[in-house]
Amino acid sequence: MVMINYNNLTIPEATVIQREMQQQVKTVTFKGPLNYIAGADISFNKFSTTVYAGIVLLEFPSLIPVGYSLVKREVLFPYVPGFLAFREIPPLLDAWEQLPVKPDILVVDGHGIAHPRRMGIASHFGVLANQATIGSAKKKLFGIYEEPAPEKGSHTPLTDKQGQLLGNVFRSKTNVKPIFVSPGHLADVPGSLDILRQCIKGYRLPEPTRLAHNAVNQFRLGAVPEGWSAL
DNA sequence: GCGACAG
DNA sequence: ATCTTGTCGC
Repeated sequence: MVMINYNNLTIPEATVIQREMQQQVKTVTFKGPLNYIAGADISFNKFSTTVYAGIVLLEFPSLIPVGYSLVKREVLFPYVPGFLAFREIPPLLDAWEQLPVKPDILVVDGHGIAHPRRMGIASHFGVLANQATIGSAKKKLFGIYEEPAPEKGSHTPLTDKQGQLLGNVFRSKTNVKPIFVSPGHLADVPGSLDILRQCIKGYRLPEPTRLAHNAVNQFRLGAVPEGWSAL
């Protein structure tokens, strides 16, 4: 079991961990099969240390949800831009461990290598769980890009100041703000975009992320119980 | 010093 | 992230 405690870490210490882990990230073309995909997300009440983490498993390419894993935990590490992983990964790993079936690809709500040290939450999770992951974020954290055309499907590259490709800014829905897609671990930039575009079902957010968000939210509101549940 | 800043 | 009603546009 991957048991970790990121609580009393300082930012300098967390930075050292990111630099070491970055050496383990593998940005390679994902080789199928892709029969199951999953989405991970966190929900919490403002000013509370209690977080509700969840992972929803769905069949691919039908995107039909088949079950979800929900966990309630206490987290002390605060939200600091660039260090989201130290706050959300511990509970997410607990939800991950109680998943009866692991997906071929996990979509994490946040960035992958589109990060100051190329170590966003999706990459961090991928290395720890030795799992192929893709980062899907709603806002930019790091990088430069041109606004993609307003039509659904358009996309522009997200790069660093030196031109290194980090991901794509993807218009998942016409006339709606784009999402930021980047490889987490065991996936590459073009492949991540290709997989994610097959996860769009009429909404701005990809199904794995959208359903995970709905699940943790209902869990936080007491509508569904903790643990694993098949659908 | 100033602006940016995932969830 | 969460809170929260109406309002504007496709």
